[in-house]
Amino acid sequence: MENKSETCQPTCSVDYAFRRIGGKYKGRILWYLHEHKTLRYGALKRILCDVTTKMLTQTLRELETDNLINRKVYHEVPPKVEYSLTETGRELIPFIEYLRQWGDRQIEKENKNSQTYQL
Amino acid sequence: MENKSETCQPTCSVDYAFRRIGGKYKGRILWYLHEHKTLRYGALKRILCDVTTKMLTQTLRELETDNLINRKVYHEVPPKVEYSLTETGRELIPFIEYLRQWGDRQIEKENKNSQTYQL
DNA sequence: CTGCATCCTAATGGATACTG
DNA sequence: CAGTATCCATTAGGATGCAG
Repeated sequence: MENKSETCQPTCSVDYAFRRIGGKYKGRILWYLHEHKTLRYGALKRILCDVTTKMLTQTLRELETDNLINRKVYHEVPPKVEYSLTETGRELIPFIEYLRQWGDRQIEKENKNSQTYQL
Repeated sequence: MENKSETCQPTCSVDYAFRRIGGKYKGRILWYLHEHKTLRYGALKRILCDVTTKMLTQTLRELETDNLINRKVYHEVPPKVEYSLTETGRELIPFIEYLRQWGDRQIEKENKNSQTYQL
């Protein structure tokens, strides 16, 4: 009884997953790539709007290394690079969608409350 | 066409949600509280095993402020404090469960690959 | 257009000692 | 037992300039 292994759990798949989609922009990037199917570097930068080139590049590289997004380079002048979700990346979409809806509800709640207090 | 609003999206519910469950321990804490229904401070510390009292307390306070967990104090000696999920916190469980399974699959994949290479 | 390099600040997290 | 308080290390993130 009461024996649901209350012991140290160093390797945890929850932790593993959160490390892969944590950070300031990863969730949004995955979501926008899902909405638009494919996005160029500059387009992503415009949508995220508060991101620097350094952070965007760094984040995209991490997502690529973790095999969540594809990077397709067109060897043209000027250069053109398109990003899209991999199959593994697409597997995360249902959960991000779920999370997005939850976030929406919370934001609505907060707005209602502040309106109440303002009366 | 191609007009899925490729414009700046400053307030994003995906971003909102990630800020609430981001951080090194929040996901795991919510998950363990779901598994055990209720956990005392010391029990949480043992399960997380690599957390300091400072981080644990700080994280629990944030989750409490965001109304994701309950904190119940028993005024005894020695003191006893129990943590549990709120209704809002429970709403996050299906999605953490999804993420956990996804993480499991990825970890398995990685193991298979490294075994292949070791042959 | 799509970055990379450098330098810097802010935020996060950790070690340790102490307390009601 | 369940924390606080203090100080320190690490990392995440940002500003700016330059380049293929």
